[in-house]
Amino acid sequence: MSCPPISFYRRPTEVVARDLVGKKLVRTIRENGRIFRLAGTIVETEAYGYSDDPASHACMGPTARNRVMFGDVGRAYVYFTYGNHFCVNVSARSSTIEAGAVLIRGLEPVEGIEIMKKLRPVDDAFSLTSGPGKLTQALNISSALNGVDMTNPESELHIEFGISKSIRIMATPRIGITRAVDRKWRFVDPASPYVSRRIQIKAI
DNA sequence: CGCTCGATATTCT
DNA sequence: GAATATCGAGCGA
Repeated sequence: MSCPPISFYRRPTEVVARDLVGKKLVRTIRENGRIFRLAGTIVETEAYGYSDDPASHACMGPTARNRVMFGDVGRAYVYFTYGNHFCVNVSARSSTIEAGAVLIRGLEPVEGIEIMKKLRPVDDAFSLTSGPGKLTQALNISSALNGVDMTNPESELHIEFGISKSIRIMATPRIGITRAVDRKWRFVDPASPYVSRRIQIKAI
């Protein structure tokens, strides 16, 4: 399976966020000469912009943490938050904007599910990858992967075209933020149970 | 089920 | 020093 090319990510961030729903996030782990594939279909994303978006890490300009949002598109922006969790984004923006990224908030597990369960032992199957901090744990994603090329199938973390099926995609306000809360830059597959905080969908 | 609250480290003021 | 693109335990209904 091939990867969406760089040009896919060189479009308005919210358009990329919408189109990433249904694609596949793939984590390959090389260990003792063997290769494990952990993968899931993306079911929930959020777009984060530049200076016009007060909720974005990039709104005050480049810093050591957010520099990937200002660099080449199609790269992994991984950051640590709340003292406990990693979150993974893909840098994406049109050529007229200086920064932007898409947060991946939910996955439907497809490959390597038994390994995911070892990396993240939970009783409830839906709690495996239904949240930005959960899926990074299940796929063993940390800041070591910050900046990797997500358009390269050789990368330890990349994005592939998903199964070609038409799915309904719904736009809602972003969650877990305190600023620009009215902007509908969260995109979900409402049919998937692997969406974080499902109650937020019904409220729209 | 749904809500409140505390943990915990990095980042920025 | 304050805030944070979160999670899970604990509680009440």
